[in-house]
Formats: sequence, structure tokens, C-alpha cells
Amino acid sequence: MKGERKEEILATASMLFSERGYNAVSMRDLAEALGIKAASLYNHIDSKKELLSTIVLSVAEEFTEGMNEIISSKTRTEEKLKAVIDLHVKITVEKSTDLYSLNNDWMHLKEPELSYFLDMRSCYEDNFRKILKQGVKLKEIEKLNIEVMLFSILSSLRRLNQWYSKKKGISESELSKQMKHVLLKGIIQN
Amino acid sequence: MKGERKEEILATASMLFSERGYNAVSMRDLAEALGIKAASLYNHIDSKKELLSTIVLSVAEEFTEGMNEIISSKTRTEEKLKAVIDLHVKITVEKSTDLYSLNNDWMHLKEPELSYFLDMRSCYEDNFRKILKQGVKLKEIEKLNIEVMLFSILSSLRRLNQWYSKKKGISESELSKQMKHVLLKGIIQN
DNA sequence: GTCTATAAAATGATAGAC
DNA sequence: GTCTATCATTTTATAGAC
Repeated sequence: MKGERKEEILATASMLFSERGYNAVSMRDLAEALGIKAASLYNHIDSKKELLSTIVLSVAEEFTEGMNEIISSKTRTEEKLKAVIDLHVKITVEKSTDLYSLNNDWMHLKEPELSYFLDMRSCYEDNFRKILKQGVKLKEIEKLNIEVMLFSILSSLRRLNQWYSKKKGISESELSKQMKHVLLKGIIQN
Repeated sequence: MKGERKEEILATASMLFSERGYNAVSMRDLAEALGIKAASLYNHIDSKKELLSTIVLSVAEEFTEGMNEIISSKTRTEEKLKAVIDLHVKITVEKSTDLYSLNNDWMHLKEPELSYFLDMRSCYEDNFRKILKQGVKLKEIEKLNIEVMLFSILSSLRRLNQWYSKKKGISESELSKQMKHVLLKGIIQN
């Protein structure tokens, strides 16, 4: 089952999920937003949960691939971290609504998709951790608690979509540049 | 309607909401976790949505009060920002599960509670913005995009609860200290 | 590909016995 | 304060006509 109608359904579902959350959007709501009846949706998709897993796993795989490239590049720690920020900013700009489900509704995935997602997420965080640990070892970054650094930066990057969509007037490249300064060098004047 | 049974219901609801989200927790689930039947809950509470608004508004008011104190204090920008971080860390440690609903389920509030919440949130963000703007003006913090600084820091602080509960071995004071360094001075070695 | 009709299950909430 | 029984509504999903 593929086709542009399905893409339309996925895009609309992603938008509605990002506004109200997976469980608060009924198949009737989704159908109405598309101008059809709920039963008609099932000509294009198998189930509601298929919508969620398609949306979530697709972005998760994009992050996984991006991170694998970064990890295998032979650059300095700061360059690796900047590449991670670029990756998040890029996906935020391109797939803003999908990120909502990734961040907030992943726990409604069913097995085996849930395990697949959790594996990818663990792997991503582990790679991020490795970058930070090596940076500390090479004295390229401050000797601070690894978990605090990891989750503080990751929280900012993961939440980017929730305010970027509302705030106009900042380009992708400018956002990237600003995020790099704020996340890597802080905001206090030296 | 008050009493310790109600407090018990609220605490259990907060925990379940933090695991699965408001809409995925049924009154039957909640009752079962308390060892009673769903109908019995209604002897202590009026409705499911009352649970959500009690949880969310209580923490939101705590943030509002804390921020009002910080804003009216006559300290330097860096001290004000450190006080904001302390406020978030303190509430994270004390009310970890409540913060989940505040961050993820506030949109399921009904009027007039929804407007009340949104007003408090806007007010909080405006006060935070004022601190940053004055800091830039006084050259106490870097001249970066205010919105990027605001939402980057706020995202980290708001997400703190999602990993703090899982990671043991770091005290409240140590977490506060580390967060201040990461959020204010960055992680790159000078 | 969309519709109407409907099944089967789950949901928030109430009534009334004990 | 908790229970059983039940209601009204909403939910995901299917069957079959057009």
C-alpha cells in the first residue's frame, strides 16, 4: 500500500498529532481534516498505529543514519558536536511535526516497533555520549558530568521544533549558528 | 472535597500520567493502581479533568511565584539566571511526575483552566525574556538572539525531569551546579 | 476510492445497595 | 467509602453497496 494519497494522510496525521497528541486524535478527526469519512482511510492504511510507527520510525532512522556518519568522521570534538546540531536543525526545519510524535508519543508504539525505536534511541544517545567522553579525554571540552551535558544539549535540540514553528524571522543557517554558540559556548559574557 | 485519600489519588494519577500520558490512562487504570473500583474514585473527585488541572496548575503556580521573586530581586543577571536554574532543579526533584503533565498534557486542560495556564506560561517566559534582555543591555551576557537563548535554556530545564528520575547518583546541589555551568558557560574548553 | 451501516470494545460518569 | 450494575458516548475497524 503506497501512493500519494497515503502520503497526504500521513502528513495530515503528523500535523494533528503534533497539535493534540496521538491519543487525542480520532480516525474521524483525521478523516474530517482530509474531507473524507473515517472508513475510507482504511483503503489506504491498515490501522491507526501504523500511522504513528511510520511517522516515528522514519525520523528515528534519519537521526540514526546522520549520527552514524558523524561518529565515523575523523574530525575534532567541536566539529562533531556542530554536526550533531546541524543534523537536528535540519530535521527540525524539514519535519517539524513528525518530531512531536517522536518526542511525545513514542510510548504508544506497539511491539516490535517499540523495541526497534528504543534500540535506535539508546544507540543514538550512546554515540553522543562517546563524542562527549572523547572530548573530555582530549581536553577539548570541559570536565563536567557527562549525563548532564548529554541530556541538557539533547533536550534543547529535541524541543527545537516546539518553538521554531511559531517563531518566524530566523533562517536555518542563522538558527544553526546561534544554537552552536548557546549550546557549546554558553551565554555568559567572558 | 479534600483529604489524604484525594492526595493519594492525585499522586497516583500524576505517576500514571507521567508514564503513559493523560489520555492513555483510564479511570479504571487509575482505580486499579489504587486497589479500588473506578466508581469509587468519584467519591473523592468530580472528574478526570479535575485531576489534570489540579496537577498542572499547582506546579505552574509554583513556577510563577518563584519567578516573581527572582524578577523583583535586585541582583546581577548571572545571579538571576542561577536562581531560575535552582528553581527548576528544586521543583524537578520535588515534583518530578507533575512536571510531565505540565510539559506534555497541558493542552488537554479545558477552559477556563486552559487560559489561566497559558497566561501563567506567557508571563513566565516574558519575565525570563526580560532577564536576558537586560543582561544583554548591561553587557553581562552575550549579544545573541533572545528567543534562541530563552528556548534553548528553557527546554533543558523543562526536560530535566525526564532523565533525572532514571539517573541516580547525583545530588540536587551537584545537579544545580553542573546545570549552571553547562547552560551558562557552555561545554567547550576555553 | 468513497460511502452507509454497524460491530465490538473501551471510556467517563451516575444510581443506588451495603 | 466501596461496591455492582449500568448508561451514554466514543473509539477503531470491518462489510458490502455504489
